Amino acid sequence: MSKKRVTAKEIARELGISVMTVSRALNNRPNVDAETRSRVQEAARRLGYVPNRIAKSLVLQRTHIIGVVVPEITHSFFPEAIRGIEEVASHAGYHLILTHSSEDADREEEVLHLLESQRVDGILISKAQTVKENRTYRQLVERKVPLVFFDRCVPGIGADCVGVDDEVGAKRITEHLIVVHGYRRIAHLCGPQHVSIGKARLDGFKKALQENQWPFDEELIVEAGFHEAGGYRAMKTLLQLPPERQPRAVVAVNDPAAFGAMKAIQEAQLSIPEDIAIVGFSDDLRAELMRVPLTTVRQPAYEVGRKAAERLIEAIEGSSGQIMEIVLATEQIIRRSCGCNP
Amino acid sequence: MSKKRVTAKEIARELGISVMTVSRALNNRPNVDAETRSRVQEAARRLGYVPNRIAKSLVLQRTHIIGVVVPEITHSFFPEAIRGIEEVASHAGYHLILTHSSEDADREEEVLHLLESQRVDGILISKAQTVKENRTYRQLVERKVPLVFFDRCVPGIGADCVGVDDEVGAKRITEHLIVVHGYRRIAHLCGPQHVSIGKARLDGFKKALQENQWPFDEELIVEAGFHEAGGYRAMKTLLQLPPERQPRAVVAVNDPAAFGAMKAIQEAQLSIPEDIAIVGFSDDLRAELMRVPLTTVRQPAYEVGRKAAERLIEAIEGSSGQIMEIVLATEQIIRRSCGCNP
DNA sequence: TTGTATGCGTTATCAT
DNA sequence: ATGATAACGCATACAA
Repeated sequence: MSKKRVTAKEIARELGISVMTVSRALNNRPNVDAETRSRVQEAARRLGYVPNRIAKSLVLQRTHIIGVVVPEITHSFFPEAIRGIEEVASHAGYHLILTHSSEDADREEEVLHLLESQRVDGILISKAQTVKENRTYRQLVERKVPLVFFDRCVPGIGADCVGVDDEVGAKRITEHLIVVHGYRRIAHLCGPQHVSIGKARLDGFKKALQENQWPFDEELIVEAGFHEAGGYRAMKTLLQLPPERQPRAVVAVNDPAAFGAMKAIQEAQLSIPEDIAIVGFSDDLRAELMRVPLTTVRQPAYEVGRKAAERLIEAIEGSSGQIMEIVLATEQIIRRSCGCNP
Repeated sequence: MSKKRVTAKEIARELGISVMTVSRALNNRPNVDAETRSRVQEAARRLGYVPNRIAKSLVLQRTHIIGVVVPEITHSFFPEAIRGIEEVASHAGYHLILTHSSEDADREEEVLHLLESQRVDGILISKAQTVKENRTYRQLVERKVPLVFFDRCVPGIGADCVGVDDEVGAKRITEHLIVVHGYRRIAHLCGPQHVSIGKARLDGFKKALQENQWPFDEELIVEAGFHEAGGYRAMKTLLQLPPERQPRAVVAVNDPAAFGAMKAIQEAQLSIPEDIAIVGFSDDLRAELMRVPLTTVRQPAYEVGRKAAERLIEAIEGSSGQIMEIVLATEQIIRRSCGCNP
């Protein structure tokens, strides 16, 4: 039925030569007669030959493919990071298999298995939210699959990691609320504590309070997850506190959570920043477009992608050696939601 | 150095049986002794066996992988569409290799070759903006690579296509400006005319004017491309016309172009919609957050992805037959930039 | 139920 | 410069 794909063997038969000569000619290897080479190339074009990378990978034990696992494609941070990854990868002759876990642990395990069985040369991963244990990552490391985490890291299992300085970023933005504005009761809508960035941002938040001898109140820490809906719910919870215990300012774990919280605040007929100030983290596309533009912390997503890919390729090509954790600096984007620029 | 990966052969040796029995046991084939099977499975787990899909694909001539080519990951339409694709694909037992062309013809050709040489079972593609000729697509079709276009289609080359009804969508939104608001001079910031959606939307725009016997003026059609910068430039051009020839309303080819145009309008100290009304196309995340919320046309991105994937899988699995073009309906999202909801 | 031979498409190796 | 053979890891077809 569907005519079979043309292989090197066909070309060889057509030209009355051996497959090896065809292979050599097509891969620009030395020791091929110039004329033979051009006859082979002509025939390959004429017959519509497309080399079979599968067979090639099988014998060479290399695919030149990097597997990438992201938890969410719609998350604005990730498309940026992916561009950085791709830039570096394609420059070094690698291609990408992009997969996503939808923030789901089972799905993540599934795609990791796929990538491993597909024999990708290495894996770049940003951990899904619901992953509670590191068995799968450990197995990969044991089997010597080059593995680099980015953004959401997993320390202590022998894999490299490239992230941003979440703790410092969270600490500084909190200090902005303390030092510049002097808000006393500050709440934190935090992320899941088993995800590195969730924990780091909470830590930064706490440190800011401590170092400034600022009042700390456990009831002002509410888990919100990374999405808008969670931020909305968490803020609602805070707004149910008696008036004198409500927060004067809020540090959200990321921008989507902040958006949800802003909605809750506005629904309560309160105004931002007069009644409650709020800051986010990540500088989402929408942050500056909000009715009250959101003060936030910008992460160098593109750079994170680049660095992670560079690290992975070093690991793949053997020039790595030392396990390392790379931390990139963040930048404060001051807008109006914190009380500045009235 | 790095211990070699464990293969079926190792398991066979370990257990003193043949590779075939191992293969059968692991793939849940019949004709394997229950006890043998469990011994094999235990050994596989113990040794950390991960089947080599590369070898498998080589012999089965099937990869169960679908290649996807998008022009832009950051384009909000595409992440949505990709989710639809993935949903259907993973449900049918396929995985995705995601690639992107960055709207560049050369890069697109490169990734198509990669996907073909990787022997993906089929390809889903949304054409890059700069592609001027269809040779590569034609070759794929000739070589019987199952191919389905989505969103940006290429008709007449024997490939399926799933898109939205761009022409009708553009016509209706233009008619909204004509019939509801009665704006006389209406401009169109158009897309590249060699890209299906660029042409279709311009056609819809023209039809709306024609059928309503509305004045048509060639100088009010300006090419803007699909990005914000192009929309900004195109609008600047229009604003340099003498006042009496300037447009009263603008139909932008998509939302990013509309955002750019809005910026140009506001920089000219004009107000939206009082001086110039504007509408977009795609319902970008940011559309409703703009200072003046943007009236636009929503495309069912998720559904487009789903349908395209369904079509492709039918083609791969042979139940296809007829080439077809599937067109999904759009929905008008009326906000304030057109002059409604004051 | 289990094993053997063979082939998928390519490249490395050793010959010629 | 070119060719023959084996190998990569697995599955199909057939034999035992």
